[in-house]
Amino acid sequence: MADRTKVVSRRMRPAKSPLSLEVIISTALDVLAKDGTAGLSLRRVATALDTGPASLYVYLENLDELHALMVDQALAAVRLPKAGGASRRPWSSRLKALLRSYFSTLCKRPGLAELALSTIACGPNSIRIWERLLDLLKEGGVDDTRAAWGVDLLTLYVTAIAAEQSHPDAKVDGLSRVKKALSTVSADAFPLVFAFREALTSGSGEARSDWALDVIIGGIAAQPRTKDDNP
Amino acid sequence: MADRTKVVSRRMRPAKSPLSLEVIISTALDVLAKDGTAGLSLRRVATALDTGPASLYVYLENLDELHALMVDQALAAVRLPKAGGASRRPWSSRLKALLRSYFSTLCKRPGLAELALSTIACGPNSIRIWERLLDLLKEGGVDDTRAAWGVDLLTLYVTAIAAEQSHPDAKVDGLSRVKKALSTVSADAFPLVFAFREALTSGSGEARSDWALDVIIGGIAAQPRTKDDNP
DNA sequence: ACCTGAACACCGTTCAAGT
DNA sequence: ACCTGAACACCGTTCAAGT
Repeated sequence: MADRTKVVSRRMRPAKSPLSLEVIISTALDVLAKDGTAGLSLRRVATALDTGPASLYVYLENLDELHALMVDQALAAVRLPKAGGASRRPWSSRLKALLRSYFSTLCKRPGLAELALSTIACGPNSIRIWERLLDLLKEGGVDDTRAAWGVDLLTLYVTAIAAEQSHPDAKVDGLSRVKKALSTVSADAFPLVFAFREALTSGSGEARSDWALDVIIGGIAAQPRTKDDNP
Repeated sequence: MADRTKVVSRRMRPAKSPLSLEVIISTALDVLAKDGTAGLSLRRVATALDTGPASLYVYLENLDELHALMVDQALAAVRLPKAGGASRRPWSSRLKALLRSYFSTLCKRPGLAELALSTIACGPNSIRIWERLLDLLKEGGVDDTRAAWGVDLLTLYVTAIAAEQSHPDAKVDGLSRVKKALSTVSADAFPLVFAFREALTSGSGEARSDWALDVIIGGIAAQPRTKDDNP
């Protein structure tokens, strides 16, 4: 018979790391990677940490805060291009490179983009990215208000398209709901949608996102200057 | 004493309307209006209809489908401008008018924009809107692939900004989380974010959305034609 | 201070049974 | 065919109690 008086608490065992905000966040990201958005819950994270759900409330206010922290943690992987005039590449191509990295970071972990869309990320990593975006837009001669709004427009759009891309979308019979709906459109009622039914769902996320970035960046750059024109 | 043998089932009472997809959707929209996104659940909708949650599954596959139906129902209110060359207004201003109506429709009911962002709306009302958007973009000389992608870009962006605008955002002490985060940014570490901290959250949703539509529409229109250039 | 079990007030969905 | 109560397997959050 095993000596049951010698059994020690699981908490004491060497492999058991102590709780901290860091391990909670990285465990949550693991849970997200394994179980997807639908499977991500405080209780699952707690279970993965071998504790009860109440323990996490020492470190977190609520689930929303965990979501925001997860997104910010993930955004640490976004690569920032050289700032200032140090580079020979034009500002717009460095801007695109940054946003492409932003996009692929959100796409790397399934469910992350959805998360980013539902919370407002404003942690240190977000702010680091905003700083560089402002820098690049200013280098492009964009005036202050437009630059600020441009940061919002660009990050919002990249996040939204990443989320759309990685959406589970309740695949029915292997077809997405959109394709299903498009396949039943009548040519009489909606001739253009019918004619464009292929184009509406064509193209990879990357190609579409790249095109959209060109559109938005081009559009921002073409905006008339409000202040610093000739007097 | 009341004669309890005379009591009839509640179902029999005249005021009780029979279940149908229509009443379920409109009741769900009522629940959304009253209780917000967080309070919207199948069970609440069922309770509002004076029935059990299981009853709804006769009409719905799942909650996601209800969300999609709610969004499509709400999009019926989007006003479409005149098609073709019938109008004297330029195509871009009619396009903007449509998207402004789209934006304000999503903003009218709190929580609706959030819903629209989390489901892929592709019901009859969405398709009706796509048709007109394609029409307007073609009138603007936008080539086919760009027009199709443009529909996606424009609707996605309008939805995203409406959702951002109407986000509850866990107001802390009356300040939004973003403003809170911005107020603690150090001028040394992030000089531009610090300098732009007002501009980053300034402007009404309408003003920002209007500007963004100008940027996007201008950007799409400025795109080089791929096919119908000189040979 | 940190951690926890148990409880509270909810969820979406299924299923067997009723009409 | 339409509707339902009850159950199943979950949720986020709180709280009193432990260390």
